[in-house]
Amino acid sequence: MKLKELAEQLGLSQTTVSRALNGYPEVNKATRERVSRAAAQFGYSANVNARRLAIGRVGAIGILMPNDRSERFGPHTSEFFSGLAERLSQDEMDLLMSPVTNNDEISAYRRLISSKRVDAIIVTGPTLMDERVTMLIEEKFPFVLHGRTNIEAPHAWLDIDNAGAFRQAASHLLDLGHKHIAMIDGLRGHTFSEHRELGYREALQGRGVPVDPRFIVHERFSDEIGFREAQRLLSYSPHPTAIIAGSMMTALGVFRAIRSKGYELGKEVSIIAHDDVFPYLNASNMVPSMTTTRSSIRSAGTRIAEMLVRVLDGEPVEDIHEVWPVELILRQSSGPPVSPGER
Amino acid sequence: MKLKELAEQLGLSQTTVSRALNGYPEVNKATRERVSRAAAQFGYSANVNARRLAIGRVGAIGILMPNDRSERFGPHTSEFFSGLAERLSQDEMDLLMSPVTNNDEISAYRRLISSKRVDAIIVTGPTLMDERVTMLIEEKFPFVLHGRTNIEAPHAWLDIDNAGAFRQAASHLLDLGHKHIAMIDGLRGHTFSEHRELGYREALQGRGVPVDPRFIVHERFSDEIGFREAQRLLSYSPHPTAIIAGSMMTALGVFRAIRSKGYELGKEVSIIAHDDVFPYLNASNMVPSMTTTRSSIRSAGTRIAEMLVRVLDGEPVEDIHEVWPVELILRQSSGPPVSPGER
DNA sequence: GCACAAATTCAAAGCGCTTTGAACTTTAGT
DNA sequence: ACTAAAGTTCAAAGCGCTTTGAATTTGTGC
Repeated sequence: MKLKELAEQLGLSQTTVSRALNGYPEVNKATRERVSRAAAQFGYSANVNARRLAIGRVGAIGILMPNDRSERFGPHTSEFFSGLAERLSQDEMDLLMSPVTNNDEISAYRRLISSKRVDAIIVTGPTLMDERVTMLIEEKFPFVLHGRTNIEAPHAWLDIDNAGAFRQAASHLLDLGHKHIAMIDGLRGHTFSEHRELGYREALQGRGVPVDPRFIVHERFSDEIGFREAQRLLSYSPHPTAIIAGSMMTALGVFRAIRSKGYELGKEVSIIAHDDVFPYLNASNMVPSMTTTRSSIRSAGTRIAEMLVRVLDGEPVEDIHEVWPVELILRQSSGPPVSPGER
Repeated sequence: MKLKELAEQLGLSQTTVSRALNGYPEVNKATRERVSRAAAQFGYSANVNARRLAIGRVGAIGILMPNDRSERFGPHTSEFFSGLAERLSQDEMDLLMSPVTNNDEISAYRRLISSKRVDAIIVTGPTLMDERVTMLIEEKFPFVLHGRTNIEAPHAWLDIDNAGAFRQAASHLLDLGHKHIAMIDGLRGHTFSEHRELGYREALQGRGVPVDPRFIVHERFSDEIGFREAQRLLSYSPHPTAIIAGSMMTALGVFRAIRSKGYELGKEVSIIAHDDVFPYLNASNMVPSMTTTRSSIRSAGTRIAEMLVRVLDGEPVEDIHEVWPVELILRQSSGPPVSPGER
């Protein structure tokens, strides 16, 4: 059933029917109801392409999937997407996933824009001077950034307080009496990773604890790397008595490394991990339960979708940015340092 | 730049330019090249909505995200999507993710269809008599199923040999001398879960080993449940000396439970897990490395996208289905049973 | 050179919706 | 009762592309 047929059925013009359905004010209340009822009855629903062609909006948001197996497409992705899609569907917006080909991100973004298949783009995992962001600002193409950059030009973004997360984690460990604290986080260059290191350094320096550069690791997030790096860290003398992990996957590897060295978790070696909140990986149910810095990536997705709508509605982008605080949830994997003899 | 302008620039009609760009045969070779060059030069690219409106195809594939945190949207999702999107982008097809609202799957599918926003749908995680499948067949709406059902009516699907996977795993454990083998898999009702149990039973019964119903667990996939259920299993007497886990997440929990009971992995208690192959969770790097039944869910995504294209091209759906074999990769987490005294 | 077929190109009619600008009704004010 | 204003409805013109059916150009055989 198309608009024309529905209009004929009702003895009305297409104009009126269209307006009734789209909630325009100049339609008589009785007429509107009659139209709605008929639409429901005949199962009418506007052809999206025709509507979008007429309206000049694509009705889709783009997100590029890096094909280099980078951190930007890990296990948190599905959670983030869930959050996004949940909100976008309220406005009948689609989420278009487009893969990056040939490892050329910038030109993939360019292609996505010029193909006119999306109204806006979501950019994730930025570096401090992310060139995708620079490019999108230059092209004046609407986007929201999940994360932050040092780029001055106004743009919309949502980030969590990564520095605060690691600062809190490190401070807590210092409070417990740890003197040798290591961190294993994501790749250098990424804002979140740099900010976390900053927070970590602030905490240590604030207490006059020297920063040992060997104790700062930047690598991809995976259990394997968590394991390997933690093993290395624990082989130093003195070795760290606490490790802060940038992701749950990394933390799993660190858990294993600590155990395989024969140390007791939360005693001889403590661990705090950053948790994006996954339904299938529960920090509180680990053994020992894991102290985490927590921030729901799902909620971030929902919120970013909301910001996107605001951007598309023309709200000035300089007004659209947020930093979310991160909670430190104390559990059993962090405790005062215990030397092996003492237990 | 729009088609009309490009045509004017070239001194050609829209018809010819359109045809040149879309590879129709009735265009002079020289003309076609001239057009292509001009298009590249001006950065012309057809308006997707106009094109789709004219052509009558939406150019998007739909996938519904259950909002009940079910197994259908776990950590494997991003891998599956990657695979899908990679192939779909070759045909300029978008992937549309739509959330299920109000927990009413069927009506969510109905809405997606009647909204005419997708040309076809991908259905995942089916039950044996999945009503979504029945409905889509009835509505004659194109779809490909990731998984299998017992529904007779022809439809396109791709599944892995789940029965074979668990049969192999169980047989291997029996070969090693295990007599008490448990399995922790996904929720009952789901085809993959039922098939796996079938394979498991076949292996045991083939050797005349009795099946203990307490040793068959069907639950959601998560580390937490893996841990809890494995603990329960290990508290029986006699307890299982080997556990087959349906997912890597579950396996992580099982690992912990085995350790927390003080058993040595691969010795007193063995474990084999099914691995969908995640870049961030590597079975071969665990300690001990994990024996797995392996099948790349990413490749499955790519293949399903391919099948989808065939369905849309009108190939008869009864010809479109595949069962993929699953490899058993032997590693250290499975070994002959050792009673605690012996080690 | 000519007739006819083959190869190219074109003008115009959709695809199904939104929206402009005009027309028609009803209401309100005097 | 008459007019201006407000409230409703409508016809028709796009939105930018594909495709039909016709027109034009080029090529072939004699």
